Amino acid sequence: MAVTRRTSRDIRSESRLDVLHALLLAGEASRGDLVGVTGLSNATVATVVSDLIEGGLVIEARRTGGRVGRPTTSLRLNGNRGRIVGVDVAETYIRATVFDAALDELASAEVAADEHDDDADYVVDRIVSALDAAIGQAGVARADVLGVGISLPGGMAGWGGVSAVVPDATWPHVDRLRERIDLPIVIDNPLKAIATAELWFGEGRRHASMITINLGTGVGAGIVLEGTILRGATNFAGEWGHSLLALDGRQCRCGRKGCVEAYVGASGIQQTLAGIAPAHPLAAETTQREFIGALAAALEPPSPDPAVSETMDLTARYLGSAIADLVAIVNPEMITLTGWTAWALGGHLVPAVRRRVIEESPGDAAAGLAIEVSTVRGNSVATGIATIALERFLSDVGLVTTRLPTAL
Amino acid sequence: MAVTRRTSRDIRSESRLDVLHALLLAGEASRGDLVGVTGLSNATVATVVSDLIEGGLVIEARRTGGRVGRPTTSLRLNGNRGRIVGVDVAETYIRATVFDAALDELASAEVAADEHDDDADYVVDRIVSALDAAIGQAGVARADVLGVGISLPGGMAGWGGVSAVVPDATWPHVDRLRERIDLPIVIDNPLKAIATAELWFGEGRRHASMITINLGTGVGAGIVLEGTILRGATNFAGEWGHSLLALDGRQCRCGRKGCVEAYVGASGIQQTLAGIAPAHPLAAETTQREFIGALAAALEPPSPDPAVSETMDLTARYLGSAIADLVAIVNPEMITLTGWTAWALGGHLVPAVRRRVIEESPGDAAAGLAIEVSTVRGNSVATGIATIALERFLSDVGLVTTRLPTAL
DNA sequence: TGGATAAATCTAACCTTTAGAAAAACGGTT
DNA sequence: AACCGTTTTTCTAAAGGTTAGATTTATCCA
Repeated sequence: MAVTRRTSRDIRSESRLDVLHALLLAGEASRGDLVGVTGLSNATVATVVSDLIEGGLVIEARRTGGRVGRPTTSLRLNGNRGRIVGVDVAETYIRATVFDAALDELASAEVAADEHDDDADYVVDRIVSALDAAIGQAGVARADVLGVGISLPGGMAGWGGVSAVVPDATWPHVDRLRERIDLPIVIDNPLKAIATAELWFGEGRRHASMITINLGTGVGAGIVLEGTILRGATNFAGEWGHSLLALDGRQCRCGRKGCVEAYVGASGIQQTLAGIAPAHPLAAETTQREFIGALAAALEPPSPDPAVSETMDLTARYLGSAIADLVAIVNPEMITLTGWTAWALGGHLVPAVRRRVIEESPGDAAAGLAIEVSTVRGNSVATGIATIALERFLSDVGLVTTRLPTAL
Repeated sequence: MAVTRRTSRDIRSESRLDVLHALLLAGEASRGDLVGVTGLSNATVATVVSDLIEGGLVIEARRTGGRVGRPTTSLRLNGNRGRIVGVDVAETYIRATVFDAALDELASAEVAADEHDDDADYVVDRIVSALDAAIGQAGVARADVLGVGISLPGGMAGWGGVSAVVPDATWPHVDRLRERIDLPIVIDNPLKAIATAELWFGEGRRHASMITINLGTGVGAGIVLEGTILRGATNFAGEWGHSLLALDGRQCRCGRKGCVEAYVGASGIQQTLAGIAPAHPLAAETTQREFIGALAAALEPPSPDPAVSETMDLTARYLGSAIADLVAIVNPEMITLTGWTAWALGGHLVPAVRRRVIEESPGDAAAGLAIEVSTVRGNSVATGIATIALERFLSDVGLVTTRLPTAL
């Protein structure tokens, strides 16, 4: 596939996204504020805003009379334009979250999922019931739902061996899902979701390049370059969890040996602990999220568990080395950590990881690199996949013309 | 650093580059041909071409009277517009190559360099003498030289520990180099050079994403995404040679342990051979390029050396696994191999590497992936760095306005 | 009622692109 | 020698985009 040509229409499309994004971040802003934030001229902002008002996405909120002079009319996103739902299908749970059109969270519902049940019918059922529960809880009419984003942990294993996120090789059950849900659907994978979340709510647009790392059952990286998500040829970009940390190392659930995930994924961390203290009670914990939560608790003063501390040190080394590889290859300006492992253990891990990355990265590649726990609010997978659904809606309405290469 | 805004001028700039590139590839083409190749309208092509003719870069070559109708005026790059020199500073040699403005090679000169002498004065001297020799041999007046591109293997070690390619942290001796040469100079690193070469003479523009891998003393990857070179925050992107293949593995010259380079760099391959057959005569060869050449010779039928064959198998496994990591993270459409190791051994390595990559890449990431020896003519580092110098010249003349983020 | 002032809008200029009409250049035919 | 058909190249008009700067609008205050 060759590179696509850019036309002046794309510029307008980007201007619209810029304005929307600025409004989303600011909550409320005048046209003049938007000029300052976006760097666009006041004329452009005016026309873009009137497009958005016409599309019902933006409303004039109120007039703030200053001391003197014409009062400011502040603008904000029109949350009542409709509802967006994001569904985070994880290995251990399925959670559906309802947002308004300003991407403020309204309600959410979670159903447990059997980690070992790959049956498509089962998964489709669970997705539908989580979705229905969330919509019901939010008290939203189905007709108000502008779009549903579903994040499927594609790429690896299961699901009949067929990835759900490859644009060409469709997951064979998408049609059934679409039929059952009967709303506009977008499917993508969690890495693209967290990258999108970072682009709208986090560090994505403040840096020319950034990577957000997802730490949970699985491990992966959302790569954002020049404000664009790196998807790669088959939407597999960022599957860093299945890059090598150690040749012929630990067995990974993907079949390969020595993957990053086998060391810093939740069960990898447990394996590390078991290596240090085989008889440690936490080494036998069967629920991954319980295990990670217990680790965090065991580190609290006044008496941090020494085996757990050692586990954290080793995990930080593994993670630091693996991140250094990412730095060597992509050399980003900033890295954020997200996912439930990061939320629970991030504070303990970040300083050691940072040291290790600087030590291990080639030359000065990590010189100005910032590494932080992500500031994206809430569950960044759900937020991100909902944002992708919103982008898709904007595109359907014609407010955005840039091709959005989402999967399905 | 935030993302920069695109204006309509950038579009014109890109159109000019597109036309130039099409002309470079075709050698000779009419305006109509260019319309077909670039996808631009005939009006745009006409204005762009007249800009380029005015700038002296393109000339109307001749009129080819067809059977009937207005005869075609074919256009081509004006080689006589001036000369460009590319200097490939490698660990073991320094080679300067003179090109005309159509990037056809005119002459080149090589001087040996001591692999272990890092002294800046020494290196500057060698660069200057290679440059002078090449210019002399080509019989070119200094005033005709539009620019000199110098590729320095920055990033790693040596050179007083300061990287030459970090835009901000200047190599302390650049000023001296500039003073001695007294011509417009651009400095960049070889990975960016081979990526540029691939963009102008190879597969770069035919694919939305591609990676070109440099195999020589050092090892690295030039990453091309959407027709743009990935540079990263500090121009270190692509230093994949110093990403991990094996945690705590072989000692690498960069100080880290287990880098890819320590396994598939020239001396890494030698180490692999020594591991298989410690007493093998080639294991004692002291010149890297001789060693690689001898390996290729030893594989020729009718009696391929079994120890060398085994070395190749193992090297292909290492290289395949390392490339699979790149595929997991970037997921490119195509990968090319370049550098003298690839030219000598590529034919033997590629099939096994390809198998290994498909086996080791996550999911279907490598499904449609092509892996080939690069088709870029000649030394792609010299060609690429010269092309960067030409781009810089175009920018100075005002024909290209897109910021070209070269180092110095 | 009439300033002073700040925000929002309008205007004109300039940039790009494309589609399609018009012009140019030539061989062959009358 | 004049004309015609054909093909390539150039020109023209329309549509979109952007910006800087002038103009209008809306309010408070004297």
